Amino acid sequence: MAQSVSLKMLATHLGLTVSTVSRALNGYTDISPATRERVKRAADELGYRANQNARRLSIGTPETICYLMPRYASSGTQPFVAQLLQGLGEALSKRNWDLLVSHAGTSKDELAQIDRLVRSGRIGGLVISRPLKNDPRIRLIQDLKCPFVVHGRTAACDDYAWYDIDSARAFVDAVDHLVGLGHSRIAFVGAPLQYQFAQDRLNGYQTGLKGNGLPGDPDLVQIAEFSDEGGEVATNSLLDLPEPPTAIVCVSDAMAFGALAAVRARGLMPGKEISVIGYDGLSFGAHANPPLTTMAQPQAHAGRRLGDMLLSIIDGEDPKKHQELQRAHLLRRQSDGPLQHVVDREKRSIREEHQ
Amino acid sequence: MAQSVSLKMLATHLGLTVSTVSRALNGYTDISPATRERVKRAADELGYRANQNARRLSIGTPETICYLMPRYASSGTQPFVAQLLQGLGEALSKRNWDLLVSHAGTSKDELAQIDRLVRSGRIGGLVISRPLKNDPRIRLIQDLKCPFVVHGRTAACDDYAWYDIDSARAFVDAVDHLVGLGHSRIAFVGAPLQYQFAQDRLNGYQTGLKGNGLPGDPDLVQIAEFSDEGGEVATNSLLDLPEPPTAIVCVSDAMAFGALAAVRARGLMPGKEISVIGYDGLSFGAHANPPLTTMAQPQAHAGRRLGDMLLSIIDGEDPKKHQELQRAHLLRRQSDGPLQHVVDREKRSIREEHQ
DNA sequence: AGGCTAACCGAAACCGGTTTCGGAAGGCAA
DNA sequence: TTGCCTTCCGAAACCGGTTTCGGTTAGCCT
Repeated sequence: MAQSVSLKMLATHLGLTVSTVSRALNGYTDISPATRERVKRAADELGYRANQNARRLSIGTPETICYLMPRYASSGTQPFVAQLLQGLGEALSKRNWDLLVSHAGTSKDELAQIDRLVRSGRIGGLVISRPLKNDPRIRLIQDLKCPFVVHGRTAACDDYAWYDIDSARAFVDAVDHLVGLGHSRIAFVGAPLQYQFAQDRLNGYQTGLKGNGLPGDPDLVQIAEFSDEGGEVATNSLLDLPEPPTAIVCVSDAMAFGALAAVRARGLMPGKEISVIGYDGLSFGAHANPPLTTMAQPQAHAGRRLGDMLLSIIDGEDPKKHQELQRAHLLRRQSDGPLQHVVDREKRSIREEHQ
Repeated sequence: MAQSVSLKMLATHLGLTVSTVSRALNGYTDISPATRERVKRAADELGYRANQNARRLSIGTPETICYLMPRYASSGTQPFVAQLLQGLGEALSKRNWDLLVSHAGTSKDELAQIDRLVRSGRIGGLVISRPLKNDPRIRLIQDLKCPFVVHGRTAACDDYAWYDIDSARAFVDAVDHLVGLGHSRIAFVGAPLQYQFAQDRLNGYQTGLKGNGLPGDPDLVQIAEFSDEGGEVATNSLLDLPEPPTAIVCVSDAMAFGALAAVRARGLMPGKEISVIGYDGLSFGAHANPPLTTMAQPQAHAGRRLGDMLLSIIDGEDPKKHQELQRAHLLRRQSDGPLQHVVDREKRSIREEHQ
């Protein structure tokens, strides 16, 4: 790789010293306008670009932030990552900062990796996604005094910056919506509660029930692996109940897809006999069977905001001032519908018997 | 952010000079084993990590590669990105290299950005995805003499390294499969041919036809925007034909989802009246209506291989030696099926009339 | 004892920028 | 002409590492 032209080469080419050229390019006022112009033109012509390693070493900031890729047992795609990175990149590019991504194998690895990452001076800030309830990474990063923002929240989230969707409220809304459709036996398909988002959404489900004067039946909340398969097994447990639910809210779209499959496998039609609502708003849900009703949210916006927040904090602002709660909105497709009354059900079984 | 302990601090702490400490940590042989141990232990205790900006400036390599995020008109999610990044990260972490991601707005921006990126010495290599037929980025990167690998290929791909799926062959396989099911009127739903992958797949479709002695009807290839909506409009054009196809191969899973929707909208059942085959192998396709038959491929493997290849090239190996063609395999779900003969079709319309 | 070698470590240059400090040149007033 | 103040630029320190080179000490041989 041909080493590009250095400051020294540019200086000798111009018959000036490096210090003069450097100041000319960086807009110092003690350089005559004539010289400044001459230097800038020469830099353009020779295609000079300051070596960033040298520059950053000198100015003392890495001008780089790092996104820690989430890792799950199920290696399923994380559809939101690409959009989040896109948004982060947009925010950073305004100031010419770089975006590093890092992923780790085990949880222990991850802590060691974070330690190495910030101690080695490579990065000026971190963003992490989907924290656990009591995420050891956050303590570590705080101890390291490295600026960071969290995409999501932990149980105790008072003393750091975060951007989150109010998923508790979203699940209240989802339950309200279903109650409005006449449902009263509403189930919850969830992910392991070590993830704070899983706990939040369960809480929302429960307060939604309470708000509508509905009893909380423990049989109606099923926790399973965070994947479409998990959604399927959880839903099967629900359908095996003596008195199965008439509506199901799922902690994610992926799990909802599994729920749809389980419902269909019993010869029932989601949106008719049973309502299913997801959470994420994946565009792909429009192609599910039937198209999935879901609580949607803007992922690219999340990336941009997280980037802006992190830069502000690095500039010295108080992290506590940067805590943003966004709302999800109901994206109604076809997997939800009014409660079928018992008469309807009986009609259906009679019809089926006659076939 | 508390500046971590520097080499100098470590040295004074030990009563040695920085050069000694540095060599002790880097495994030079002219340091006594006793000193080496003493230094390493102190480094551990104090949590010393070499400043990477300084280190890389000194050793002259950025130890970082960059992935250029693909951008499309349709801002639809790129489900493969997360997995690809995962694989790239795995390959790089073996040597403690960093992974930068960069995205650009317009095409012109992207060229300028690449130029800045490599000239500024931030990166030691590049990987780009889904090149155009005649991709200006490749010429630029070659001119800059920056090591790179391409995920995909251009029209002329002899003189650089790439990793690609043999999508031409995959489409031959898909056509063969459909012919084996009795189909002869097979259509192609494609993306704009400026993308080389779109051209490759069209070629594969056509040679597949030829190999089975089938005529190539220009009406049966429909090019549309690279998205699910595009797939829908293309398929609608096909179904409006006086003699519509009985099978459709699609350039991507996303477009195939649109095709499924268009077919269902006419009251036809994909997999029965019309076969639809996608390309990508998205895990999500299992939840489409009906589950999408597709040509699948391993994305995480692609990332690992691309990373390994790039590192080899940076080490000085000949890029031409690193050209890898992988095969896709048919992942059969339920959107394909045997040709329904005319009698069947007539039966169906008679049945419909009687309802 | 003198000399030679090997083992071990310190001094200093270097990577390529940024930034402080001071000095030379020129303009103006006294 | 001297003195002072700007204006403009060069010299050099510095960021935090790596690496070359050379020097000191100890050990061994003759």
